[in-house]
Order: sequence, then C-alpha cells, then structure tokens
Amino acid sequence: MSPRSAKQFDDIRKQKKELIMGVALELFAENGFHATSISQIAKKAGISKGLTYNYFESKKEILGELITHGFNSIFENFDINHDGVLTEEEFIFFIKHNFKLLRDNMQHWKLFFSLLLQPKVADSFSNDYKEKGAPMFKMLFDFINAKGSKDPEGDLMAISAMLEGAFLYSVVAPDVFPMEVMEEKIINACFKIING
Amino acid sequence: MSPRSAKQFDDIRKQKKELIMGVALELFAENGFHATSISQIAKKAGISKGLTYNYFESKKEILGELITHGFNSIFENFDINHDGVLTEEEFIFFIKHNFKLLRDNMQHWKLFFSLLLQPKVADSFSNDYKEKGAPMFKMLFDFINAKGSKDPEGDLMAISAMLEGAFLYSVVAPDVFPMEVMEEKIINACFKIING
Amino acid sequence: MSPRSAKQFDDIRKQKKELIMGVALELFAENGFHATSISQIAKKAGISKGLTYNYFESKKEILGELITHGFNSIFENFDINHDGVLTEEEFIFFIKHNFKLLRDNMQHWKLFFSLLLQPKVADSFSNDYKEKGAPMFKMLFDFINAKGSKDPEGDLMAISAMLEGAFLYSVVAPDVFPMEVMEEKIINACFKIING
Amino acid sequence: MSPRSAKQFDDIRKQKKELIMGVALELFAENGFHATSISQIAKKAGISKGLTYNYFESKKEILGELITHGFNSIFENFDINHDGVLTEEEFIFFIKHNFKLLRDNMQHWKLFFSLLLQPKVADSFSNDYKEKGAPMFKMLFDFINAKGSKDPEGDLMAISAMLEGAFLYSVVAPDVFPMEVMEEKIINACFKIING
DNA sequence: GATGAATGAGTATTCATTCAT
DNA sequence: CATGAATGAATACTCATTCAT
Repeated sequence: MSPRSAKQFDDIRKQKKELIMGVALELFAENGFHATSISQIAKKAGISKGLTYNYFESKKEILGELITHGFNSIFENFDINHDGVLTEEEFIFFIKHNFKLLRDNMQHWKLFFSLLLQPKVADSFSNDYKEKGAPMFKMLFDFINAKGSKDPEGDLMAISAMLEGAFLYSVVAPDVFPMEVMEEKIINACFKIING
Repeated sequence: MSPRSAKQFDDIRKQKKELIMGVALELFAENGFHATSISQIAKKAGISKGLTYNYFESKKEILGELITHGFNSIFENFDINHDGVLTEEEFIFFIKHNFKLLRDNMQHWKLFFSLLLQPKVADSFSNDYKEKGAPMFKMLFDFINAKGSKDPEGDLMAISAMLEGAFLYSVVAPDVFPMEVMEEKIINACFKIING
Repeated sequence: MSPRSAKQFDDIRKQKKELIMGVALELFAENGFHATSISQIAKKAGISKGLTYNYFESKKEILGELITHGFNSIFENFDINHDGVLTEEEFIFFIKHNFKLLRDNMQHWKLFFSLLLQPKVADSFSNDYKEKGAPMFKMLFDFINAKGSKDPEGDLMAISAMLEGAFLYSVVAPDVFPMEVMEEKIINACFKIING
Repeated sequence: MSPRSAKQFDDIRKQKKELIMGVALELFAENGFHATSISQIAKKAGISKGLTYNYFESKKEILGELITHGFNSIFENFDINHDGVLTEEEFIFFIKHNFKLLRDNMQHWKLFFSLLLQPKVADSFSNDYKEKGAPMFKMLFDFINAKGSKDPEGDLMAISAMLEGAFLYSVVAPDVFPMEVMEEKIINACFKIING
C-alpha cells in the first residue's frame, strides 16, 4: 500500500483546517474568544481535541489566522485606490458594496467588533484594523470634498460614525432595523449631510 | 452596641460593595468578563477572595449588579418622558447630555458594548438594553416628525446609527476623532438629515 | 468568628510547603523531574492538585526551591574557608563530614546527580553546583600541596574523582560497597595518593 | 525481484534502524528519555512518526535496544576473562582501553548514568549494568591482590570509586579536568593505592 | 465582617500510539 | 516500506467557589 499522495494530504489538511476555522469563527463570534474552549471547537467540528493542535499551534493562532483570513476575505477585492475622485454612482456602489461585505461576513465582523473592545486578546489587531480603515477615510474625505461640502472634516466624522453605527446595529441587533432599508437610508443621509 | 453601629455597619457594607463593583467594572471593561478573575478583583480591591462572596453570590452577580447599576447611573436623571415634543434647544441639550453621560460612564459603556457582542454572558442584558433604548427611539422619532421630516423612519435609522457609531468610536478609539468636535458635528448632521 | 491569625496562616503555609517539597523531593529523586507529575505529588501529599499552585507557581519552581533548599541544607554549616591549611585531623574530619552530609541528604544528592545529567531541566543548576564545589577544590589542593605531594594537580584529580565516584556509588548502588567501610578506605587512599 | 533485493531490503531495514537509534541516543543522552518525544526523533531522523513503529514496538523498546546495543558496543571486544592475572602493562592497557571506550561512546555513557539514577525508566538496566561490571571488579581485585596489596577489598573500593568518578566527570563536566591528563593521573593513583 | 487554605472541575496543550492509504 | 492524520489519555495549570477559623 502506498501512502497517500502529497496532494491527498494537502487536501485533507486544507479541508480540515477550514472546518476548524469555520467552527472557531462561529463560536468566537457568538461567545467570545475566552468563553470558547478548544473542547467546544473540537466537539462541534466532530474531531478530537488533539487534532486541533495538528493544525494550529495554539488557540491564539486560530484567532490570528481567523483575523488575517477575515481581513482578506473582507478587503481583498476591495479596490479603494481610486486615482481620481468617485462619482456619485461609484460612491453609492461603494457603500452598497460595504454592506454586502458585511452581510457576507457577518461573523467576521462580529468577531472584529468584539476584538476592538478587548484589545489585549489580539494585541496588534486594533492597529491593523485602523490601517485597513485609513484609505477608506481618505476616499470618503475626497468624495465629500469634491461634492462641495462646507465642512468636510465634520461631515467625515458624521458619516463615519453613521456607517460604523449601522454596521454595529446590523451585527448586534439585526432585528431593530431591516438592513436593506437602513442601507438605503444611510446612503440618503450621506448626501443630506454633504449637501448640508 | 449603640444603634448607630447598625447604621455604620450598613455604611461599611455599602462602601465595600461599591469598592468591589468599581474595581470589577474597571477590569471587566478593560479585559472582559471572562478574562477577569475574582482573585484579580479582590487583590485590586485590597480584600480577600472570600469577602467578595460575602457581598455577591457569584461572579455573574457582580456583573448583574454592575449592569443595573450602570443603567441607573446612566439613565437615572434622564427624564425622557416628555409629554409634548422637544424644542430644538431641548433636543440639542438631549444629545449633549447623552455625550456627557458617555464621558462620565466610559467604562460602563465599554462593558455594555462588549456585552452586546457576547449575549450569552448576561442573558437578559440585550433585552434590557433595548428596553432602555425604546423611549429614546420614540422621543427621537417624535422630534424628527415634528421638525417636518419627509421620511421620519429613515431619518431615525440614520440618526440612531450615527449616535451609536459616535459612541462606539468614543469608547473604542477616542483618538480617531476628538470627542467634543464630533459631538458638535453629529448635532449638525442630525439637523441636516432631518431638514435634508 | 475572627479569622485565623497571621501566625496561624504562616504555620499552615510553612508546614504544607514543607510537606509538598518533601514529597516532591522523594519523587523527583526516585523517578526524575519529568517523570513526576503534579498529580502524583498531590496524591502522595494527600492534597488536591490545585493546592499545589497555592504554594508554588509551577512545577519548575518546586524544583528550584528544592535546589536552593538542598544547597543550603548541605552546605550551610560547612565552613570551608580555612585561613591556614588543614591539619591531617581536620582533613579527615572534612571527608567524614562530607560523607555524613551525603547520608543525611541522600535524596538531594540523587536529585543533584540527575540534574547534572540533564542540564536543560534546571538551566543554572550546573553552574551553581560548580561554584559550590570550587572552594572545595581549593581546600583539597592546598592540603595536598602542604602535605608535600609531588604532583598536586594530578592528585587533586584523582582524589576528586574518587570522592565523586564514592558519592555516586553511595547514591546509586548503596549495596555494592558498605558505605561506612568505603568512607574509611577512601580516606586511606587519599593519603596513599598524596604520599605516593 | 531478484534474490538480492531481499538482502537489500534487510540492509535498508538495518540502516534505518541504526539511524533511528543513533538519533534517539543523541536525544535521550542530551535531554533525557522522558523529555524526548517520538516526534523529535522522527523529525531529526528525517522520517515519519509512523515509520518508527515499523521498527520498534514502542519508545521503551528503542531505549531497550539502545541499552543492549550500548553494552555490546562498549564491552564486545572487551575480553576480560583472563585466566591468569594481568601484567602491569596489561592493566594499564585495560584502563586506557576503558577511557577510550568512554571517549568513543560518550553518549551511551551519559545515557547509562542517567538511567542509573532513574531505575524505573528501564527496570532491569540496573541489574544488567551490575552484571557487566562484576567481571571487571573480579579482574581488578585479582590484579590488586597479585600486586601484593595489603587491603585488596579496600583498594578495590577506592579504585572503583575513582574510575567511576573519573567517568562521571568526563561525561558531565569535561571542562573541569582535561580527560587525557586525568587518565594518566588515575593510572598513577591506582598504583599508589595498591602499593600503599 | 474577614481571611486565605482548600477543592474540583475545567482549560490549553502534549504525546505515544494506531491506522487508512 | 512509508506517510501523516487521527485519537485519547495524560499533563501542567487556572479559577470560581466553599469553609473552618
């Protein structure tokens, strides 16, 4: 009997790793990092505790990979480096795209929000998150400016807060406001703010 | 024993309880509920582990009292039950008051946000929080309506999100936007949205 | 009910700490550091695993305290700093005292020997041990020299090896040579070597 | 398949077994039996964990074979069964040969010493070791006797201890005394002891 | 009221060993 | 012959909680 081929092993590893990360994401997002035990993850994934450590060095490493994975999955196709300034249509698309990303990665966002609130869990996360957000601020500012806002800094604050808040509502209390409706209203509000 | 001593004992109890809760709030807010141990609380409070259980039945009870205490401390002097509708001045005062409450209870808010993200830690918290928020929504809605908004529901969503987001920014990343400035800009934005 | 007095607590701590260290010494000496588990220690000491950590930060700390404790207990009353040179009587007493220390601290010696062979277990132990041995080498050398040896360095090597070997035999295979007899023969041999 | 292939397979098996044992010896000697994992052995040998179990039933069996292998490798060409008594030259050669064996099998000796100190790791090792040593004792005794010692038992003790000690020094702290020098001094000391 | 020793269930992690391929 | 995924029991360590004093 020949041993499994390298590809076979790779496939197994990849699948199982994804399985573990999927389960971990779910549990971390729902119950928090500390309140989630490796036992729970293993049980829910239908594997033994020991196997988890065949794929990850530690519980923290699972979180780490989940974070980078999350960042990638959220921001990878997110070309924000516009040379010129967004048209209105582009801006609307941008916001809608954001909401779509939110809908598609609800658990990642939930995890991210909770990590923002407990900086010590993943030391560098906070910085990475801000870094990722920086170009978005710039793009928003440029757009606001281009649209002739009388107070671009102020409008940036208001709009940023509104978006962040909409995201938080969606993640934490999706039943309070219907997400699709809110999305539209937020977009409208952006223009009202800019056009003052 | 003079009758006074009974009162004195009571005072001592009250003080000590407050001491414990203060320390616990600090630690819960900073490191999260699960990452905080009774030992840490006791040590930081300068008392013995055992004594904690003289005042609280369990770690969860500390959290529970912290929550109700937090609600009270935040909302107690917050007379929101206006029969009529707010004037513009009253509305501005209302927002400002909200921000002031935030500043004065930063740790409570941090704790609250983190609890929103981990509903299982304090089962009923989420509901209580929504309950507390309900009259605020109503008041906001009435004001928006009275001001002649063409889409009061939509504006409510936008404004609620904006406030929630402003609070989140203040709690999690106070260095991103200066709070006092943001406060002013948020107020302006509210009117832009309503009058929009 | 007033709480236990500080002294009472101190007594309890002292006693229990000694109990744990005694048991740990026994097991470490007999089975080695790695082969001994905290469970075994706790069980043999008649306490819970958890309590062990009320007294020691870690398994390694138990070993650490055992080492310093062992060094003290072996070398504390061991005044080796003779200004002049030992007389023959003093030298004989010195060797006998050494053997007595061995007999009184058999387990410590066993532990020490095993640590010498696995330097990574307690990093600095090896150095500390050599440091402790240094003055002994010097004293031996001075004595050998004073007695008119023609090759003091060589005799030092032979005698040191002989003593180390005698100790090893005593610790590891006490049934091979009766210790009291060996003690006497070793002393004789020392003189034969020096005068040789 | 030609008949040769059977032999080739055998050769491969033998080589691989030796590879594993070599690596295991190194790690056991340096870090101890318990602190060495099969994973480490496999990794350092460049093979899979599973393969190890194709050659050995268990980790203990590796140790077992290492012990017998070590005994053989140390004592195999060591014809100690002299009918008559050793001449002085033969005795010197004997000691030198012993030191050479030590130099050539440093790791085995390190392992052996550590096993002497943890009898439970390899149950029967202690006895085997003593058995191997027995003829040496006899030979030494005969030589001492033939040389006209006035106290052959006593001299045997002293010399045995000295040799054991010299070996321990060489294995554990080779920097304390230069081995080649010590070898010579030990030989001299033997004669001084015997000739009293 | 107050102490801290004591417990026991739980946590992350390791590792010898098995087994399908 | 060879692989490494998978297991399960064990390990060091933590912590909410109890309790004698």
